[in-house]
Amino acid sequence: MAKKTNDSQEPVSSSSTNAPEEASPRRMVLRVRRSEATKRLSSLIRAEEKEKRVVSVKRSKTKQKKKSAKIDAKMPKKPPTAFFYFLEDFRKEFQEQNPEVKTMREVGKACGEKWKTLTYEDKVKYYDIAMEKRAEFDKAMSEYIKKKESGEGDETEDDEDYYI
DNA sequence: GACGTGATTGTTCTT
DNA sequence: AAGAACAATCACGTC
Repeated sequence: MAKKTNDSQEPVSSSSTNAPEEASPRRMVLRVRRSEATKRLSSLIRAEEKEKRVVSVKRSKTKQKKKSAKIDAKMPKKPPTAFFYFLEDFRKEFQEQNPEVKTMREVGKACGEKWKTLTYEDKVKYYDIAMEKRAEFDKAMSEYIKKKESGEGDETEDDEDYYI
């Protein structure tokens, strides 16, 4: 809060006039290295998801209906974004300050507004978390596809040797 | 009793 | 390049 003269905190865009040093983290935020295999696999996954959506053409107003899960319960779902992590934190605080408001809609609105007021430094923290999660998600997706291609019909849910 | 709805932004995929 | 879709959460409405 030392410098408040400059209120233009735009994580995106912005002219080169700003110090490039600050732009460094910004770039890394969305810099996720994805393997070609992962991308190709994504197509397959998407195709399956699409098929499911067709069955439930309910995304008119609400897109979050059945989604995926029936096809493969092990399929890695999209990890929450930075905003969601912030929302999780914000929700707790918001409920404490506004115990009357319990609906997520109200919280969502407030959170959205607050999110915009946050500075990049504050956001980058959540971005970092989201980035890591995405990296893990990509890895999980790779293995998921690999296993799927390897032996899809062979579902041995009995012996689940997961080593964390 | 159980499911869907609605609201928020971010990231990825699709065309 | 731009749009569409989905990610989590939780009280409320509907059947």
